Amino acid sequence: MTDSKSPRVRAASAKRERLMAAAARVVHQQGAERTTIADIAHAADVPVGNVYYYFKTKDDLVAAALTEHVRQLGLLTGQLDDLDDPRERLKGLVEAWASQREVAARYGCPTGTLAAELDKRTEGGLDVAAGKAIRVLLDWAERQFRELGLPDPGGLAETLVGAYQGMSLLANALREPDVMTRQCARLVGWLDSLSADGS
Amino acid sequence: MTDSKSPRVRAASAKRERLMAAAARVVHQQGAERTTIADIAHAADVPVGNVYYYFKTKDDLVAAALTEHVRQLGLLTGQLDDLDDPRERLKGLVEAWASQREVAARYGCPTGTLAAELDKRTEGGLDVAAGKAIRVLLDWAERQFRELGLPDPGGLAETLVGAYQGMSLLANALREPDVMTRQCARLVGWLDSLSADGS
DNA sequence: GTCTATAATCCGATAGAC
DNA sequence: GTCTATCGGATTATAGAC
Repeated sequence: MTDSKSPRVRAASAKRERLMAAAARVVHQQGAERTTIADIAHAADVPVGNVYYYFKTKDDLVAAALTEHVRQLGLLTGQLDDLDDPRERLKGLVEAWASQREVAARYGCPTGTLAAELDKRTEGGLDVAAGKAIRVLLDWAERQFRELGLPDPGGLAETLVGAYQGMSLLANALREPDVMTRQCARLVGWLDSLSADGS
Repeated sequence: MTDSKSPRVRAASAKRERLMAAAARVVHQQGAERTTIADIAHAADVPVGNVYYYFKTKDDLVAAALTEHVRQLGLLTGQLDDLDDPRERLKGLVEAWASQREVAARYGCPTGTLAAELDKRTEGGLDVAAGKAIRVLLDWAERQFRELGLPDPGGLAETLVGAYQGMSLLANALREPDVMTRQCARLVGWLDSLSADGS
């Protein structure tokens, strides 16, 4: 039923999606402020002036980049949801972080660095959008901890996600991927040590 | 011997120091990219064009902001060094973080947010300067853990500082100072639980 | 040393031809 | 729908008067 190649609809959408993907990639690498419309247009192989047909403002493009990152996070957690044990899901998440250590050391966590940047603004509402993006991960993690019957699942989720954001920032600032390896190993040990009677 | 008010030398330095302090404050609040020379000049009550007499480029001002934050961190750790027990020094650091929760929730960790922003650049060497700033804190913490005779003091320091960076980012993204309170309490508990025979 | 005026550049956004 | 040309505003940096 959903025609995936109707020329009129898909020609436009294809370009739009290319722009979204390029925005996510380039904004992650260069930061939102230092990225120009021209940078994104070039990366997406779209003429500069044409961008405004798909996105009214630069902020719309940044918001699209945020959405794209949330979407990719959804794909990951969706796969992890197939695992039976919540603890294995959480460990799978940590392993996924460890496997991305090179990217994290170079550019930081996509969502985290973007959130940090957007939180410097008050106008436009991009700052609250960044908060919502972070909360998606936080809520997913909290659900796993709750399913494990652990006390204060919300606090545990904050610790886990915070640890990830922190190690990504350190790895990035020091340009040392090994920080990710070491700290992810610690996190796995921590997850294994948690038992229902308190830690 | 060090004349603190020789007019020729100090008149210049006074303005320079005002610009440094203003740069540290405004850059923390607005971010480096969104802060203009005019913003800093206005905050320091210095005519805009005059800034260039003290700092050749904007990057020089950003570097000065970084130095200022490192200096203030040095003041804090210097006070903590007076405590006898290394564990108490570390707990004192965590308590200092908790006391700054409102600022952290609004603008993030001064050093961390700046490092995340500057790591997006390759030219100018500001990115490695940010790394060095982070390392100052890391090294101080590692010294305390080593003095406690704990295994892998470097890894423990990464965990501690990473936890701080992470909770600051979360508190900032969610605009919730309570994240700082909760996670700092967890950190204190963690510090108390560490014993020399492994954790 | 201090400050003003302005040059030079860059970038987001629009108008309008095709 | 697609693209070019360009406007207008903002910002870094400099030239030069005082």
